[in-house]
Amino acid sequence: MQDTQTHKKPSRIQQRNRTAILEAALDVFSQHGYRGATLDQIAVQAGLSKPNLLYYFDGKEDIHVTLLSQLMETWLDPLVTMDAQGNPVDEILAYVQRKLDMARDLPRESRLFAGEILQGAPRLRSELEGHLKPLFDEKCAVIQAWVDAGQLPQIDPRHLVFTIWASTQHYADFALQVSILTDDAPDTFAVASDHLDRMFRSMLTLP
Amino acid sequence: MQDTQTHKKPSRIQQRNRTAILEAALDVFSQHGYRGATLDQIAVQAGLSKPNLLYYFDGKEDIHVTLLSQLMETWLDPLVTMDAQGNPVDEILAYVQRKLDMARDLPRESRLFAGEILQGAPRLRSELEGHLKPLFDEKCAVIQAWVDAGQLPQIDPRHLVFTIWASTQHYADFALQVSILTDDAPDTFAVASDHLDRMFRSMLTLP
DNA sequence: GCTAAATTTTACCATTTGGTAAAGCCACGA
DNA sequence: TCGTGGCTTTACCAAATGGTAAAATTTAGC
Repeated sequence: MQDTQTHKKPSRIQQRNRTAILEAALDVFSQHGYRGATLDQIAVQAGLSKPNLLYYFDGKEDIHVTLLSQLMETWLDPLVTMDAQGNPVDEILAYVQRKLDMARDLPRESRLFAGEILQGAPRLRSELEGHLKPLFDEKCAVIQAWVDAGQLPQIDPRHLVFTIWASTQHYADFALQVSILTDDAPDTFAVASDHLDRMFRSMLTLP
Repeated sequence: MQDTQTHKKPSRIQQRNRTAILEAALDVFSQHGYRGATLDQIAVQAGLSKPNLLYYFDGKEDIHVTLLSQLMETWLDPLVTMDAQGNPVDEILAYVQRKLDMARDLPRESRLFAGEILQGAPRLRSELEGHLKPLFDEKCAVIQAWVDAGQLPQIDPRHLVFTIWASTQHYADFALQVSILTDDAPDTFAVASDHLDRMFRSMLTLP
């Protein structure tokens, strides 16, 4: 018996292979969804045999949940950074930019997450309720406080955040459509950055 | 041999069963994606046996493409309606509302579409390039003309449309997340409607 | 009511898929 | 150098899946 689950020190080779597997799984799961992904695909992509995969993980589900819980941390980080002490408009606009950067730099992660939610998130619900919800509530309260203090116009903080998520992640989740419709313009993210900054600035600026 | 492909008159029973199959397929494909969906699931949902399915369609792929090409028409309709002769702000805001209505009334269709794009749209590319792209270009030109005429502030029409799509479809595609984060508020769409109207109005109103 | 065509069922099949057992390999400390 | 324990491969398997052949049944037109 080896030691992938219990809390001992993982060997160098274990570290390497588990990382390779999760890398490959990110590729495959984000492209085909949970049910559409196959262990063989993941194994090939990771450069391992299928039984070798299952030496490191207890099964398909195990790989998937490991991936998702690792992702959640990264995913929520830009929101965590939003500071209640800062200038409201600056803080929110900076958050928009961080989210857009993530859509550009981590599109597979964005798509994995999107696909999960899309399919009813049977293996993500608890993460959403346990980690996302409290953070979301906290940051909405911060924004609401800004509104109440007259530092922002009357807006619904929850729907503002939804709109930020939607409009930034769109560039990762719908990248194919975007690239078709913009004729593969190489400056898409630069233009998007400017567009989103203008848009959120105009809606957050007091009249 | 029967007559599902050739262009004769379909019998009443054929009409009914093909409709039932596509209904069921919409459910299953939108929930699990193409590869994750199974013919058995679709058959059960449609109240037919699997071989009976395959009497009406040539295979899984056939069901899928039929569904997608039927959907595309419905999907583009709100954009078609946007009128170059109308008032720019009113036209765009009305388009936003039509898209939001669609997210509320046709969430499965939205998710099917989203899942397709997410997975690289191998069976949708031609539809996107053939139908969506020309319409998109046409309507972007209309918006650009409004901008050039000084009836709208300087905005990038393409990214405006992306933002409209993203922010409205979000309520269908990420419905689960939205419902968790809003504690299942029953008035989500009403609040969203108000929020989006305000947002786009503020960004489209000349300073 | 009869027949021919349309529809549905039954009984399959080949392939793919997630997963396992057990043998083999390999690195490293005693 | 020789075990011993961690790692990898080979050879499988049962279930699920997309699909088919052909018999059985229903429907529609006369």
